[in-house]
Amino acid sequence: MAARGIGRMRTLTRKGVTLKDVAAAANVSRATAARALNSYGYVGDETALRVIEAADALGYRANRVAQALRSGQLPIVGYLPGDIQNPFFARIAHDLEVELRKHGHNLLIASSEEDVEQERELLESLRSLSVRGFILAPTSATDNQHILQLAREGAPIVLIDRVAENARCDSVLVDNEGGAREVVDYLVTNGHRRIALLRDDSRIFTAQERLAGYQHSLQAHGIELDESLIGVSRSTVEQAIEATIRLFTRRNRPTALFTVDSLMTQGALLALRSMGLSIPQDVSLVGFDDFDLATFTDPQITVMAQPIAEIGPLAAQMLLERLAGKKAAPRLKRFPTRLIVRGSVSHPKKR
Amino acid sequence: MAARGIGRMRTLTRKGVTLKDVAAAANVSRATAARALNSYGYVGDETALRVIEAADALGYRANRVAQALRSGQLPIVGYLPGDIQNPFFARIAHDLEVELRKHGHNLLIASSEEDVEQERELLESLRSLSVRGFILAPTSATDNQHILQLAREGAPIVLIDRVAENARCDSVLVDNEGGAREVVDYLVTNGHRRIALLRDDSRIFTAQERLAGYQHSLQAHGIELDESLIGVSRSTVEQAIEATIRLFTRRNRPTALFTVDSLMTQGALLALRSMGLSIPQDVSLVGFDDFDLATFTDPQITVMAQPIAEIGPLAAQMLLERLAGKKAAPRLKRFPTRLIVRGSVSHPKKR
DNA sequence: TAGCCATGTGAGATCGATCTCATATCGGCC
DNA sequence: GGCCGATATGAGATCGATCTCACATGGCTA
Repeated sequence: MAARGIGRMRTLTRKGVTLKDVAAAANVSRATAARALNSYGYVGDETALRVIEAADALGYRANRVAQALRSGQLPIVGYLPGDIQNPFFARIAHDLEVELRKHGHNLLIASSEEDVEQERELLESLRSLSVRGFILAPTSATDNQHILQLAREGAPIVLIDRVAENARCDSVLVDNEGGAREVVDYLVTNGHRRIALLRDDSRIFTAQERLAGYQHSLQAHGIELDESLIGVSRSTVEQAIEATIRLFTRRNRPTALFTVDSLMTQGALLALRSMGLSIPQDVSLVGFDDFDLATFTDPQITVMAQPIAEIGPLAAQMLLERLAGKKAAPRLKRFPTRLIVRGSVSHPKKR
Repeated sequence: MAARGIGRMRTLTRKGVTLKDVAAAANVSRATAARALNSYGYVGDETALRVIEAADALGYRANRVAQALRSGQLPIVGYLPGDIQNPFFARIAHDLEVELRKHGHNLLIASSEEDVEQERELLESLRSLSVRGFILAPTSATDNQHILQLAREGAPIVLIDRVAENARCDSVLVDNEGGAREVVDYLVTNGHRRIALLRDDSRIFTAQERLAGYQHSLQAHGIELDESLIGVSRSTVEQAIEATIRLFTRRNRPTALFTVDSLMTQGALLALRSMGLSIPQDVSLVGFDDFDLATFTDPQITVMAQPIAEIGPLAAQMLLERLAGKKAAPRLKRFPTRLIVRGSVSHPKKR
């Protein structure tokens, strides 16, 4: 009966053994209990032991919200990728989470879905949550007052995959321009001159850089830029299919296609097949960003690979250093990319 | 000079316009300011206006940590998938996030990586963060005292993809046993009798159910169970490759393979190709869980598809109802699966 | 023995928002 | 004219952990 009564009490009081309870159980003040549990200041050995035992017995766990109110910060880092469904960002999410957890932080993931307005709101929302820092792939290269503002207020921010103009933040990028240039160089070397580009919203930093690489390469080879060969699409398989079809339903169609991310590459694959165009006989294809199934398709897809395994861990480390109070000037790390030649490029047919 | 001084002050004071500042600016007490901003109780029209204007002018945003301390809860929902890199869980993460944001909640994603101990720690960690609820894919079907305990304390929990024994929680599942049975039925109908199964850790609920479906189908067709035809692997492409190779390097190898999730299906594809076995001539293949590239491969892969677009939204809705105070008995929703016949199954060759 | 430091402990303030309760003012009604 | 209720506002308590400060001891030195 007694046991049942206690059980019910537990249930009713719901959650929350507080420091006060522990202090009462150990017959000391809250201050002393706190000292014993967090080992600072003076506490008698015997007292400390009593407190710790009481805490154990009651199953005490500090309320992190209360701690956060006092310290001004939750042990949470916010991650704002462009789209968590993109394997690139999902992989980074995983790596960040592993790294941050080692240091007692949780990762709060909120996808901006490539919408500046949503990015702004999410950032605002996380700010009012007093998260400790941000790891962010800015949706826009230019429209980012909100990010500059946050940085100005001293919030620890690490930008990944993309930079924001004028932002004084640590950044982790890849060499988009160089990678794109190398892709187009490679296609030109293989005899292509009508090379289509399928890219995402021009607001996005990587899209700009990859476009620049495309343009520079063409220019270097004396090939005139044909705007009609540049397709724009959102970064989803579905939208990429439509955009690809638009690019290839025209007279004098391109002999090669360069897609700027893995979801688009997949969309292009599907679209080309549905149009009865075979790779690489009818169209050569190179994608930016490698993906698991690139070696499953027939032919296997040639890609410009990013060192994805290094981005998350480095970003996490940079952020942790900032959280630890590092004051140095912002650091920008730009990883090289690597062309992986498989079977999706050949010389164009003579027509 | 004056302006510069103010700028510097802003920088130094760092963050935080508080309610107190707003109240002071509007020349009212904190209580009145709170009433005006949250519109409750009596406030004079003119006063309210003054407060709101002051708040706007100062850029006031309520500190959610302070609110949480008082209310006991942060507007955060915790999501603990088995692995955020698995497209299945990534897709659900996306759907949950969209749905929850509509209701003012953020989603905190913490992957358990199929480790019970890690799941326990993460749950504990989120609990001390006072998150409002949990959406969880339990790592183990049986070892889940921590989940039962949490549920007993009245924490809102929705289980997805998997159930935890004895847990009185809302759950959203698919018909794993029926789906698996149907897959094997289909293979048997196509003349297969030596059907291999590649599944993940037997601790996992879906693995158990899918195994049961496999066994029941064989039994129904009078085929004796051969344990050596059952391979176990973690749910990653790499591990699945190895496990597949193990299954197929033996005399009298299986004529068909059933893989229990999309990453394993991809691993099996790679492994079979590397062994020079062609699909479906040498081996028929069916996977549980559809994936984008299943139609890109040659041949396209026959799969048992899950209604993935419905799982996240329903789970979010169930959780929101609980957060709103719904008291009804736990609800279990089990979606049917659907066989999508493509080209990876044929009759086995006579040998 | 007076004085001082090292040690140990508790009362109360603090973080920011919210809520309860007390108080103040006004109009209207008997 | 005085009283009641509706309206309006503020003082202070609360959530839980932590920190500052003040206050006790006790032992030791001068």
